[in-house]
Amino acid sequence: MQHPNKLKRLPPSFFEQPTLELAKALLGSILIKETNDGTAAGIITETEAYIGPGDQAAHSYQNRRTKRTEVMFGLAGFTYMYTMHTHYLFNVVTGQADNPEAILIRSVEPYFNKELMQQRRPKARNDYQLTNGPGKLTKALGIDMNDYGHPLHQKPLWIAKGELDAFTIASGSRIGIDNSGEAKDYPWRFWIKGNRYVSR
DNA sequence: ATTGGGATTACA
DNA sequence: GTAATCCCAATG
Repeated sequence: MQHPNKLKRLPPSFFEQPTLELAKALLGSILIKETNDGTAAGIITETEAYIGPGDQAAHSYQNRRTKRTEVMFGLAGFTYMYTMHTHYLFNVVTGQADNPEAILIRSVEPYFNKELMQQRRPKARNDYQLTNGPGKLTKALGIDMNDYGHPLHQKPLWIAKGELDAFTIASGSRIGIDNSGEAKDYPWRFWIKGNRYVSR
């Protein structure tokens, strides 16, 4: 393990690959957030792709463009945040300008400063409960609505190249979208096979 | 397996 | 105002 500041940041060009490719490429990468309380980081272990106009499960379905979905129509590599009840969910915007696509980060494996994460999530009884869900990891890492629209190649919120050895990628249908017609069966959820820190 | 919580945004 | 939402944690 290294201090997050020493890890190699992923450049804007990294985010320009096709959304489904990027969803897989992000697995194993390291998500880092620096706050006044300290810096915390996690290895991305689970992602879900949401692909624009034709994806009934996406907020940008049929090019629905509102104040909330606005960043999705911009360039890749920016942060799309939205709230779900009391939780903040973190997404990476992908696709060209005017292609409203994004990747939801569903879980991470604690990498740096687990103590701070535990402090932010006092109810977690073990280290996988710290970050094995989309609302959990944002809380553990200290990501909130202030990060909406933030470019992911610079502080205080960025993604770095991972250091995992080769691993197998598993895929399946996405979660929490039962009301999304046939889109609910698209195998657009990806995770690191065998990793303990995935949701469900 | 089911349900209460109580944020935020969109649309009438 | 009211309905809807890419969830979480505590219950039976």
